[in-house]
Amino acid sequence: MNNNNKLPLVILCGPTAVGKTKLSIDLAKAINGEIISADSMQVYKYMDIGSAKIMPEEMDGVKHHLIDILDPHDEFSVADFKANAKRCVEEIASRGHIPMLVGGTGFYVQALLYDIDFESGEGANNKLRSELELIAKEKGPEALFEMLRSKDPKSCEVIHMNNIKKVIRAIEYFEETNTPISDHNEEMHKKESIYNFAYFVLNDDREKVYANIDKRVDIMVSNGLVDEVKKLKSMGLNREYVSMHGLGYKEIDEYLDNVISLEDAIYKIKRDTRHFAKRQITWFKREKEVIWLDKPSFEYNDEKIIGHIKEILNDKGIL
RNA sequence: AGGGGCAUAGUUCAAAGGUAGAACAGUGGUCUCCAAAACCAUCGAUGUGGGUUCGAUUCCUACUGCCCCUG
Repeated sequence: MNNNNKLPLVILCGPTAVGKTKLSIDLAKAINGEIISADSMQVYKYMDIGSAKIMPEEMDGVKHHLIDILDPHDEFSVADFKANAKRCVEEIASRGHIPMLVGGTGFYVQALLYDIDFESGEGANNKLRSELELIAKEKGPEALFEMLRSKDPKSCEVIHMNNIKKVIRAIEYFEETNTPISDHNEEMHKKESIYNFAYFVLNDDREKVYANIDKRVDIMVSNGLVDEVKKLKSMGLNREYVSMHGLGYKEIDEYLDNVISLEDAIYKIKRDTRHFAKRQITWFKREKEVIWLDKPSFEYNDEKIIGHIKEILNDKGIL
């Protein structure tokens, strides 16, 4: 398949609080785009403040997808994301609009971009997972790692023993398919994108990103983050739910349960969000074919950034 | 001003007359079904000047800075 037969896809990523949302609206208007959110928290209804979700009045008429599609009691994963997002791209393109994938969850972007296969095996097996978690807890990570080694020694070469989640997933995968997950991963690494894409990553000086995060957390708190979490708790949600693992939610939840002070909760949210931003940047650095948009090189002028993006989209035949 | 205490990594704290440890922060990285998750690695310090000593960051001393008490 040559690029002209592939569906177009414009990707705009970047660390949290770098200014993706604002840029994405201007860009969407400039290129007749519709936005698919690549964000693991904004899929949930009622989680607005802590997830820094775009509000309808900020959308300025630009269509958004995969925001507010789930109740916070529901589970969501990269496999669900991929299936939904793939469908969105097709629908948007069929309307003659340009699909734009915007968000900070690099894993989700990768899954869609390279059409990663999550279908082999039966997917998540929650019973098995909790059994294995118990083993790790009671007998230690070594015991679990030895379990994996007895079935799939190959994957032991690439997974660290302490990374219990990965070890569990590898065991689960082997149980379901009888093949090492490392083979599957190698296979997926070779894939070429199914889209004619341009992958942009918006970035800024590290200190600026961190300062924005600190400021934004303070704003979230003064905008009522605590009340938002109170409401979620009154709906029966707690730290057991995936949705409540989001930054800002688990910490305020602990505050409301009198585990930590509000001051400590805010400190932790800021710190963990900085760590998150750092990991996001590490992720994007490793992705092939990303086009970096460093705000200082554009003198923090969004029009200049959009001009640059449009040039590249023209070159790639996306516009 | 007088008396006392303290001075170790960016921060909070250890230790010791002979290689100065940790936690957190910072930095780099891994990632293919919980990814706002999980995990790995790594940089970095004895306030300044004298003295005692084979050797001082440790003991003595002066200075500087901070804290407490008294006036």
